[in-house]
Amino acid sequence: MPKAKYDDIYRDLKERIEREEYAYQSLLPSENELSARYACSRNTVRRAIAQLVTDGYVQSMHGRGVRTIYQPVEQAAFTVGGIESFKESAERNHRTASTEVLAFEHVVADDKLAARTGFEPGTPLTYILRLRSLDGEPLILDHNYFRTDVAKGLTPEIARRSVYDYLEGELGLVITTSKRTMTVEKVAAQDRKYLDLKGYNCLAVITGQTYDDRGIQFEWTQSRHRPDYFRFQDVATRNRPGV
Amino acid sequence: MPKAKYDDIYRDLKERIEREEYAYQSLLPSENELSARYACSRNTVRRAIAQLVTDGYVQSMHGRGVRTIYQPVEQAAFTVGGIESFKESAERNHRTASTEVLAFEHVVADDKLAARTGFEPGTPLTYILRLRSLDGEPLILDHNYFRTDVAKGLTPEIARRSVYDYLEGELGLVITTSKRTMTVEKVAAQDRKYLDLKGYNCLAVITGQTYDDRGIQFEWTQSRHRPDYFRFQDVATRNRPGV
DNA sequence: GCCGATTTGTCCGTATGTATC
DNA sequence: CGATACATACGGACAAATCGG
Repeated sequence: MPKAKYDDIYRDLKERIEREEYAYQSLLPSENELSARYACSRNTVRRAIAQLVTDGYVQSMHGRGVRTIYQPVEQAAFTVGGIESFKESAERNHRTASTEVLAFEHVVADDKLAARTGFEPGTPLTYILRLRSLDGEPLILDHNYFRTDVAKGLTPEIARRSVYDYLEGELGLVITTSKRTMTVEKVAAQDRKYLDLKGYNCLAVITGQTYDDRGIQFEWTQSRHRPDYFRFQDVATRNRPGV
Repeated sequence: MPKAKYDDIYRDLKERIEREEYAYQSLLPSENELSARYACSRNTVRRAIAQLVTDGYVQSMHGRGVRTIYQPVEQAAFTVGGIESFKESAERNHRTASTEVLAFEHVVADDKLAARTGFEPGTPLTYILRLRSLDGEPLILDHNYFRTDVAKGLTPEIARRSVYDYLEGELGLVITTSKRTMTVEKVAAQDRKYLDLKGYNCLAVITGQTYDDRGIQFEWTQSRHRPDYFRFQDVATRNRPGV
């Protein structure tokens, strides 16, 4: 596939910032200098920098330059970031993952389920309930509804390994957008049944819808995390063109 | 200030999508059509659309068009979104806010505090502890450290009203980037003292650093929310140029 | 305070590639 | 296959903010 030049530049700059070649609070080379260095137009450099801004790595200052605001973080817990599967998260957090499939059913969305999940009423769905463990400790209870016609051929065995690997690898599905809501909820009987709650009476809950590259919602998820192993990161920038 | 054309287009499209003039799952007019309609270049239209993509409003499909994936949400709880003050959040959520200042002190960052907050050791800081109530109910306990040399002239009275109004309005500070981490923590004695916890033994905690337009971190915050009035929203998109 | 050099911000027009229909 | 639509990239122009002399 066609490698994008702005993405190469983005990655290169990102890596240099992480290595602290460009230290916290220092300025990057100017856009003109970078466009000379990477042998590209200024627009292409600007695009790479824009990415770094949304990552919270740098900040542009009109007339002054681009300052790095990247500080390495120690992350003790299980950090949730972009779009990734449980398996990918576990690997990124250097933990050993295992999954037990507790339920695997085919259902059709009724009005109530449709309203909750965002699917159209009548949509055929595959429901999966899984218990996720890290380093042998059961920490996350995962509810999933997949559109059966998009996520074709799912089996309990695939659910145990990695649904995302299957969807992307076997079906060629391209996962693009994920809308998520973080809340904290009191534990339910089902949570208590599977998770060792260590005295907590609530859970960190991520509820989300996932879309493929055609803009079709193919998944609704609710992940219920034991609080002590949970961390969600975010960078917000205030857009003010005009003011 | 200079209004940006791409931002006008962005706002116009956004409003049309919210009004469902462009319905969920429908296609926007093509980029060429939009550039003709708004009398601008295709680049400018693309920039507006890129904004809508990061907002989770639309999704571009190579060779096909741009599909809206916006679904209106009912939000019962107190939703946290971009960068905004408690006062702004309260207004957006249509609730009446009040604030009680529980502590207001000047301190200097020692090594431990510096490591926790991201400030340099030795930085003079203003510490503020506030109890936030919505519709008369105490729901949030807010810890703030402000760089004293940036947030000059803070007083308890300003802390009671709105520090952000003061910083932006009086000092002309431009708040730009905010890095946040969401966790769930067990309640501490201090939380219990001020908040009516309704049986919850944990809190939703947002910890964050805020930077001004010069890339200077001027604030460290920890907001401790009673769980039932808390909701955090997020849209993630998977960037895959090249693949 | 002014002026010029530097740097980022906005916008345009064009060309080419690639995916879809 | 051609037409349409989005993706990437270039080069140029001018505006606006900053900084040094």
